[in-house]
Amino acid sequence: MATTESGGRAETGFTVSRPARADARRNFDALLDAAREVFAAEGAGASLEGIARRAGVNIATLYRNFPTRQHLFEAVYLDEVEALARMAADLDSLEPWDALESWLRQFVSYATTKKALYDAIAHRAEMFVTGREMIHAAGRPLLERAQSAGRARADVSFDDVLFLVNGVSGANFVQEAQQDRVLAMALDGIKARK
Amino acid sequence: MATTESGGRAETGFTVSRPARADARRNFDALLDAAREVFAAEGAGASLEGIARRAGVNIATLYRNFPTRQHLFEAVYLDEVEALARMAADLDSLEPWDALESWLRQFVSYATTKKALYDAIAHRAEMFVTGREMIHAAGRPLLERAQSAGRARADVSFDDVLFLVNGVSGANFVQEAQQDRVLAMALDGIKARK
DNA sequence: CGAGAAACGAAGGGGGTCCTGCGCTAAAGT
DNA sequence: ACTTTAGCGCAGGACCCCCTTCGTTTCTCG
Repeated sequence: MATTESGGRAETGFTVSRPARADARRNFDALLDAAREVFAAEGAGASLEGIARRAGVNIATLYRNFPTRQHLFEAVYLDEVEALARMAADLDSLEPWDALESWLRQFVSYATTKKALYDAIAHRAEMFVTGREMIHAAGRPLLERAQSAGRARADVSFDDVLFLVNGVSGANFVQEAQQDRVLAMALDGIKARK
Repeated sequence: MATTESGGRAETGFTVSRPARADARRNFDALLDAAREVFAAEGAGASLEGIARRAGVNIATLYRNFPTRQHLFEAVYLDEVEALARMAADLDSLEPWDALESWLRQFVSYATTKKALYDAIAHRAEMFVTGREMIHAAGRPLLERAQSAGRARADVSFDDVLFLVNGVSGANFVQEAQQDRVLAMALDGIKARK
């Protein structure tokens, strides 16, 4: 239940550090878990009071740990974004297009379960600068490699691709199959035409 | 200022009819105009009180004319959707793919200035059943024609295409040029591969 | 085990939204 | 011109949210 108890979370200079006292640490983790769920369901604008309630903690405790909505948001999503970034590294062995495609697929499957991630990208939230940079750092090389190999169209930027693929995550599909079909179209649009 | 004074609005059996008394009619139109602007800017969840304020009318008057948010929403967007539907008819003369493409382009340019339209489609709002049907009735034939001509890929439904293209409208692009590039990718994804 | 400090929750101020009841105003119709 | 009545705004109840203050609880460490 508690967030994969890592010794301490990444140093971004922004994220708050995990508190030392036992009760405080318990609440901190409960808040992080609750926030993850609520942000995922309702998007980046979700009610902080709702998050505190779900964590079984007073709103004041939330504010004590995360002075602003941004702090909480980044604390929650940095893990996910890091995972996305790390994954990009494991893709070097694949053929250029396959690497790009599979990373983008992962990206969508992340973003659809996490409406907040979609929001952050779609609305260019400043709250998300750190995460945005990490995603760029991870994904752009993949696109550029595919472009150099002539597999991805050369006239688009990584941002363009990200927007297109992120758009696919915005709708709430009824069947999984539909999302696959739509994503397939998007990917075809990114591919270089023969 | 008043909404293109049509004799009476379309009969959907849902939209409220324009009131008979002069003052009432004035307020009705002001509300519709305000709603159009506010929905466009803030999306389908915009504050009704804000709309009433902008119309220079009391919130009670809004409720008197439009008992629910849905009533107001449909009253506002039916016109737009009708325009989109009408346009599809004028496209018969074009080559199958060109007809589809230009309709989809129009669709995007509508949806981007009207966040509420995007919302309605992305979230499958039940509030939007009528409009949704009209859009389908207008656009599906265009897709099917392009598919029959072998110009659009055959393995997708109209819904799929709509979601993909609508996704492009979701992000708020900083430059117009970027939106063009992203839309171009989406359209390429819809085209049949040679 | 017993301070002292750290963290907690209750509560409340300020603001916003949705929606309704009610007495008054001003348009319609004779 | 005068009555009728449709339509109006005011004001307020019932929520919900953001954020802060403050007295109390509970952990930690000597």
